[in-house]
Amino acid sequence: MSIVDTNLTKNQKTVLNVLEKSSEPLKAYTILYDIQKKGIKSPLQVYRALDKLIEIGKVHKIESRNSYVACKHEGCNAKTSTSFLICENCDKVTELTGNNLFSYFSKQAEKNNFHYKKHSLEIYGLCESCKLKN
Amino acid sequence: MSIVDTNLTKNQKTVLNVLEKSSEPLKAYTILYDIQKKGIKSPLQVYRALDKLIEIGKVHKIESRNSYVACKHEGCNAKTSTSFLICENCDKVTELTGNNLFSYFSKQAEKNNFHYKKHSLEIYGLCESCKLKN
DNA sequence: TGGTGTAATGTTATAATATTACATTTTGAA
DNA sequence: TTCAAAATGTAATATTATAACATTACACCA
Repeated sequence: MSIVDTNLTKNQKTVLNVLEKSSEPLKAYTILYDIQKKGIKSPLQVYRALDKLIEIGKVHKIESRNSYVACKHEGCNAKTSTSFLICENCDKVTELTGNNLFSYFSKQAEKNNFHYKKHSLEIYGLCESCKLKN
Repeated sequence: MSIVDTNLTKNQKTVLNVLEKSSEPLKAYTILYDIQKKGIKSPLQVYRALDKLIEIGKVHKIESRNSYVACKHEGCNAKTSTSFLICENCDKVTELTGNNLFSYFSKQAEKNNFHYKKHSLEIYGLCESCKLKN
């Protein structure tokens, strides 16, 4: 866990820990079942921890799947915007980072007289290993 | 309504009609309440109609809001992929079209050895009129 | 060191969104 | 006309998320 995590509360740490250990995105209720032994009993406790973790950028939500992933990037700046590659075959998720998506989207928006603030991009297809298999 | 609509069934037409008349995206249960007088009684009837309408490209889902919009583009090719500009102030939604997003995303994906198939892009910010007001 | 305000917590209930299961009807092409 | 596929109707239930409200933890600083 990173230095920043020392600021997290017990529930937040517990939820983040489950997500960091998972190889795939998890749903809120899956997280809940995983940590009931640790004293977290209600959905709200999970959602509140998720809200905070998302706010500080440690966790991102995958909108089209109602799932959550821990961010692997130290000091991820994707506090609000997210960009994912999602494998339709194995559900593996990769975050697109350090890209120029922001400026590209700003331009696209500007063409429509729209002021860009943030975005959610979810690309579906096949990851490398599933591409080879199929 | 377009020629294609003549292929639609009663429920599908009813749901599409509500969406086409709306100036903003609607939620499934909002649609349900709007059309109960027309004999549609259960959520499932709405969801089934939506599924079909989405499949043929007449309706798109806005993932981050669990909302649905009728597509204004005759013969919209966005049967699977969608790109929206969503105003955070007034909730107005504009669909990005005829753009080169497909090729751009394909390239971004390729850099990660990922085979692009489709995407969902939701850009948040301020529409033209809200930009002026604020 | 004790008060104070903010954030976090705990708990119950319920709202909002979406699907399963199964019986029946309509439709359209062979 | 018959048969299969698609659509429908209905009830029940699953899944995802929030409201409401009382309580507790903790950093800050007077």
